[in-house]
Amino acid sequence: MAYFRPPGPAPDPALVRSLSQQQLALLQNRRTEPLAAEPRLIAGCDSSFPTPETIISVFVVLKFPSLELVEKVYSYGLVTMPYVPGYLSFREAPNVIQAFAKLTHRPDVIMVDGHGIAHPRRMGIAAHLGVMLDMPTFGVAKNKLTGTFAEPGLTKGALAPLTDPKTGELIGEVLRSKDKVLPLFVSPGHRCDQATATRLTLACLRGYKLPEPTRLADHWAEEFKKEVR
DNA sequence: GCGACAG
DNA sequence: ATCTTGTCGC
Repeated sequence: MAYFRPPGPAPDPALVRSLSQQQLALLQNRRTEPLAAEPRLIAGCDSSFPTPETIISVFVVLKFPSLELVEKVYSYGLVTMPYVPGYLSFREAPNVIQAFAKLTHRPDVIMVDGHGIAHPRRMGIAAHLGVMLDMPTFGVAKNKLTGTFAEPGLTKGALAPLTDPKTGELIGEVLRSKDKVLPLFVSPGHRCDQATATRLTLACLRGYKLPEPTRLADHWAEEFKKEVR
């Protein structure tokens, strides 16, 4: 049990201020709205790090609602930023966008491994990517970054609101994706609303804790990692 | 000052 | 995220 976290190198305050401003700028272009139409293709994306200095980002595209895998691509590159809570997108997004450019199929919506607006400045990586790509996105995270919530029921499908205690605003939903497993955190990114994000996540569950798009992206990230090593 | 802290 | 074996619970 980790009762505390070993102190890491303190991120440069000036850099963090700059990144915050960039998030505020992106926020100006973010929108919450229903999808224009029921998706026919849904994508999943995830990144992993073969070594501390390299990153591999994967995109998978599945038919919806059959969830049949139709495409998988990846981009391999160099890490340019350290991981700083709240600024994850600046570390992963550049390479994720390179991977997205390799897709031959254009997904209708993207499920991102991370938070959407369930973020201190409402600019989690799902929202960040959505604005940058101008694509509908939503986030599905395994852990909380910010907000408060009551433990959802213990059975699959149970939901609980994730709220910003400071404003009372709903920033996401805590979803029990499988009986008695830690819940997931679902929130809209860009051009998507909460109801859609949660509905699509539920529609992508196939007996595992993780919905298929992220589960497969996770799986292929491991496979591709062997190729680049 | 004391916790919290996506991947 | 990544490093790693055995082990608990359904």
